Amino acid sequence: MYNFNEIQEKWQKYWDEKETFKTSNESDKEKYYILVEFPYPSGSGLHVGHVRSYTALDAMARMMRMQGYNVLFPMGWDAFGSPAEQYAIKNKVYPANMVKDCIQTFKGQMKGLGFSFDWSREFATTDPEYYKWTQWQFLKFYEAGLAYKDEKEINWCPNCLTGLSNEDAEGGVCERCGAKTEKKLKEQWMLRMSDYSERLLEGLKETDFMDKIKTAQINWIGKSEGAIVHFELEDAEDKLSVFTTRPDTLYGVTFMVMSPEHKYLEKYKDRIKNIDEINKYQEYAKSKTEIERTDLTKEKTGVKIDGLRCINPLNGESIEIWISDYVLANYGTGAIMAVPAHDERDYEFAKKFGIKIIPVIEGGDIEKEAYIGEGKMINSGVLNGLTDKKTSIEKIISYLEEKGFGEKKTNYRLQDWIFSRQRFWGEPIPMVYCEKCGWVPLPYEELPLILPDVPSYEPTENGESPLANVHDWVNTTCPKCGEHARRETDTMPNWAGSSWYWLRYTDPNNDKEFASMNALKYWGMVDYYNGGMEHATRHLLYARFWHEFLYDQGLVPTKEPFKKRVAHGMILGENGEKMSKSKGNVVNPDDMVKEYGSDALRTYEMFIGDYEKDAAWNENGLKGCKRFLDKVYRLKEKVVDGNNYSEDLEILINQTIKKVENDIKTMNYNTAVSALMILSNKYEEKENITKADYKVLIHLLNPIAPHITEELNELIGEKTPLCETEFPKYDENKTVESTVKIAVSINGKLRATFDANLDEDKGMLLNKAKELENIQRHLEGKEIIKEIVVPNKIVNIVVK
RNA sequence: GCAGGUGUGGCGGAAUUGGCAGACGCACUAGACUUAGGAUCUAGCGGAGAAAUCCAUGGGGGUUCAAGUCCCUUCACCUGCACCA
Repeated sequence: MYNFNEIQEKWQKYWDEKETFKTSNESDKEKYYILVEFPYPSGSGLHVGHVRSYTALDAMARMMRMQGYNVLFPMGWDAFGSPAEQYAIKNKVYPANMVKDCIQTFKGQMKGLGFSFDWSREFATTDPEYYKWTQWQFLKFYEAGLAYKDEKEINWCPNCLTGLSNEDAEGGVCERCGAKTEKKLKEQWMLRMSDYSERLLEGLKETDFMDKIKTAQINWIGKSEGAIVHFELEDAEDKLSVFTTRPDTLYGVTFMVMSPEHKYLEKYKDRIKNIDEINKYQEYAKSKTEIERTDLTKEKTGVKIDGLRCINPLNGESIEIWISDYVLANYGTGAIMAVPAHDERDYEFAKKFGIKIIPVIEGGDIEKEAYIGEGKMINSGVLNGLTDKKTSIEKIISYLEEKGFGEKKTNYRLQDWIFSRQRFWGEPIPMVYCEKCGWVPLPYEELPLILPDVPSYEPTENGESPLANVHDWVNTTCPKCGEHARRETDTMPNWAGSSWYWLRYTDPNNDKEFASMNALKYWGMVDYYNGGMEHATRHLLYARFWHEFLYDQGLVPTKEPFKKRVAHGMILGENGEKMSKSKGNVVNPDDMVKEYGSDALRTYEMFIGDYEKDAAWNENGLKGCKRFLDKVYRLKEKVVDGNNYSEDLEILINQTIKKVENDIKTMNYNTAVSALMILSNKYEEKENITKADYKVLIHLLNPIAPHITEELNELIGEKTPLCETEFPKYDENKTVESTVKIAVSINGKLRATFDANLDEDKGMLLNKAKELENIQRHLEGKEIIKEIVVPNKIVNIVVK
């Protein structure tokens, strides 16, 4: 019937040669910026999952272009990172070569699928012309005091021999290889992301992200309000400060707990009589992995510190101090006040070690469990008698502040971003260390600091980047004093390059700035940003942080980078499981294109189900979509001349235009395809259709199946390709039928239907309903109690 | 434990937001055309029933003339966070 390969090639060539999708930064049209996460160009090629999200946004981009928007729909490559490096280690090849090959493959596949990217704006994060600006921006962070080097206990992957950020070591497991992570003390570059906690939270209000993405970010930032309380140490200068969200229970404190890493343990080691026991516990805590330590089912452990006590500022009582690993070093102050009567964890600890429990809120039974509800305050000095938690908290905080015992405090779970990786394949951090001057930033003129090739890509055993072995490169002179200095050998994390790439697309060839302010202002916020759910608390948070920083520096015009963020569901294997080589359920898009054509694959992936939900692959479904396209092709035989819609199709056509346009904008692609199927089914019932009828069908289908529809458009004698033609418009008045079907029910049960004119009055509808045979039968011998008439919809008669 | 989400035929999924549940597609069944069918066409397709009709949107309860949709309750599964003080 037709050769889809020829059709694809023909139109792909046409778009390439005509530069159909090249976008200008100067236009009278309204701008629209559609962005889909750029892929990591791995060796395995494009995944059918990529095809889903790319087609979805491609359809949106194609439609909006035809509707007169100036659409920016770019593509590039996030090419630094582990897979290329792993491959390089194994095969002893320069990762850049491998990356180049992979990009070629990906790009070929994308073109083969007919995505309308503006290829003139393509770049890779590994291009020196690009990472020059990543380094440049790092220096801006440094200048602003937001990049600092700190010896930190970091998440360490013993397999990859590298440090990981908290986001990359979620659940105590290495994101890359799945190994259990350890804690390791190491000097690391850090970015002060925690300074932006509140802003990142507030900024969400300016966005239109999906709720689950917002919630994930809100949880991750983890804001909690409470107070810092200072407990004086007995016979010592220092105070033991704790963060608590329940300062109202301060009178119920019966012990304190420090994390095993608390600095006072070292500072006061000479005073602590059982220091050996304490050290032993510290060792024990360290030996545990994150998973073991946070295992909620395990029993509480801990050691009482002998020789160090503190004083409750409210009542002057002497309080014992313990150490336990249920208190985390990196949250709050690394120490807590324990109120066993009203906190489950403290209760468990107190029960195990026989510590006294003082209730300060009435309710519950402290013999059985900690009472966490509200109630009347008791044993609580100034708070006695209060029953409202909020009032109690406010009152005690102002009391603490007045006396200098503490202050109101908001805490965030979000930590600073660990920005160093002990890896080769990443952006070099443009810093040098001079014995005399300390850490010195590279002057901006010296950027890019090119990543040199190395003899071996393996990280060293002591956890240094392979760059440390490139002596020519490492040894340099200090930009400040000219003396001998050494370059930083750690590289940036994979997330660096993707933290600003959407800005570069606006002005990709600029060698004076990362993007001109004019270009940034013209394109503004990304209107529609699509990506995976797995990035909700990583890439998306890093990117927002980075962008907000640039905004503070006056380098970008908007506070937030993305207006709307959507996430696509995964394409699962035919067995409903995640596609993986080991499960043997991977579907290669190339094979599908070869067998059914790009348009069929695109159509199927749009039709597969709710865009946001996971969906299992089913090749029969793909066949069905191929059949649909074949049907559309065959309908060409029914076309007769005519510049107007057939009279009996007019309403349906207008309805379909409305539905398809709306569905593509709101990402309800499955129902858009379904509407087009309904329309073509209708066409098929007819002897003939007009050219106008046919053209509207192929035009509406064009964003989803661009090749075959362009071809058909040409075959019916049209000179201008669809992509250069205005998208069909609908007439609202013609989306409603002049007659409607009215349902008639008795006691809410459907008994009959009849046709009525649109907007017929209630009395008429009721009369007509009552005349129906089946209705009369049901009314016989019954008493009518109530009659409800909803115009254009339903008549319901209630009888007894 | 906390937060978010989902639950509708054999399957993927619709349902204009309270108004005819199951659109559209797949699979399946029967038939037509055919040398052939992974093509095409016709008919059927939630369950029970000859039919009238009854039952049916995870379970139970409620509001309403009317509930997949709203409220309460319960169960199951998925995702994220999790000894965060």
